[in-house]
Amino acid sequence: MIEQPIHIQIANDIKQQIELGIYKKDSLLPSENTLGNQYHVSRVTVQKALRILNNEDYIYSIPGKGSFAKEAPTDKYILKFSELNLLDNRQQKQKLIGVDIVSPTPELIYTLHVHPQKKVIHIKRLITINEFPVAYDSKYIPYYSGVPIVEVEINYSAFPNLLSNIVSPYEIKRELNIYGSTADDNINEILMLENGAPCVVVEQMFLDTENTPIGWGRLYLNINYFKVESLPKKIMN
Amino acid sequence: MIEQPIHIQIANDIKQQIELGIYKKDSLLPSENTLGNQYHVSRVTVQKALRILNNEDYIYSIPGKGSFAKEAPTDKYILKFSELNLLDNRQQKQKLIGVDIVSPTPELIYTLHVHPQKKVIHIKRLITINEFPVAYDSKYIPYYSGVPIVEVEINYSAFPNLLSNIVSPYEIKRELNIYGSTADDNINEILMLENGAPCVVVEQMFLDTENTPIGWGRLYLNINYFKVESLPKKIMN
DNA sequence: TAGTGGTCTAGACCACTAG
DNA sequence: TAGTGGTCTAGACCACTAG
Repeated sequence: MIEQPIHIQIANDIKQQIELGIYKKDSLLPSENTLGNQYHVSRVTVQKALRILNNEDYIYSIPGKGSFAKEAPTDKYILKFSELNLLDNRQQKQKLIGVDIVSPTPELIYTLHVHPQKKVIHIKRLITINEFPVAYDSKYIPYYSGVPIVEVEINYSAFPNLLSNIVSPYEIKRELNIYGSTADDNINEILMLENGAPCVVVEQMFLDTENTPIGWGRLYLNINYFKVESLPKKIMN
Repeated sequence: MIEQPIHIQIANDIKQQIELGIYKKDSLLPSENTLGNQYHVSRVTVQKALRILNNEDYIYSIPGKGSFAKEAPTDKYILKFSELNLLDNRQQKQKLIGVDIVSPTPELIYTLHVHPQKKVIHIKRLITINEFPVAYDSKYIPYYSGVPIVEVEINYSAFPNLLSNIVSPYEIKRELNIYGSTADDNINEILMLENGAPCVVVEQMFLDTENTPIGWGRLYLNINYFKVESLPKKIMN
């Protein structure tokens, strides 16, 4: 067993104390200077330890006040989802069904926060594996003049890549919402499912750094082709 | 707009260069000292920027060699899953159906990596919302003598908490696997579903720090009660 | 005003890499 | 042997908190 760096040891020590309830939720931890004296290390080393705890959601810090314990984090997983690679299957293809400029429905006015008089781009795509339809993808982008939406791009790009025409891709925030539901009859028809058959819906929201919605939509997935896996949790240090 | 700290600016600058393909996959970045000279900052500040990029999966570093670009990460989401709170519903309850000491099936021998002659603890639970069965949970723990499994605990604890009798909870690694499937007839009966009806399966694997499996199992979920949401991505800095 | 976390510097020692 | 990333220190200035 290799000796861990001191800042990792300190982080683990405090982690354990939070797990054991020695530091309760929202209780004040000793200051960085105090911890430095306790562990006989410099303040920078303490900060490294606290940064790990911060990244892993064990504590939060408020400048001028101090660092506070959170509830020990559990049950969190990192998972990868891309509509262009639902099953890590090379046979997966996407076909553009249509691109329309439409008036927003009340749901779109609410979710995309668009003015009722403005327009919205609607992109409909069918996703197939071995020519069999497995998912129907319906995405919306607020229609700002100057957004270059090229059909070729829509055909071959993942939705987030289209949005990178609007904002830099590393500034896009994504939110995911997956749930079981029954799709509309016409979607069921496209997916060759019986009416009223259950499917899995993947709702995706894309926001810029100022939390302005820049894209939203749903992917309706044949439940037999639904599969997501968690990625190994990174050790942040 | 508040001016960002220098190390964040440097991180964003390098991020952008990776996004734009200026640094390609596995290509060597300038050394920390070189970057420090380029940006006119100390090496520690460069390291802070690179640590962010490391945590966010933009780069990897090899001591003695240097730091290298990865492919720009996309499509990653953090989500929370707990069998004790499938729908954030206070009416959710769990009921212990049974605890058995069983011989491992070939699947269990493989996944839990247990010796075929050893025994395995099998915990079966039913999860209800408003008295309606929504999920059937089947979990396995290798049977080591000295593992205190108390029925009361099983009744009220999440599975990971039971495992914390074996290893410290913050040392448990978790893996998640969610997919659509059809359950066995007897599970469908318990969940009051028609035979052959689709359900969502949540497969969970629990490992200790040395990657030894310490628990595994499946949760079969009525598709109408399936819902997971991503958490806002933390900014690691 | 004393204390807090956030940021940054200059300097040091280390194990490791690759010629 | 020169260069790399990993770790750690002592010291500094800052905006903010809360009495």
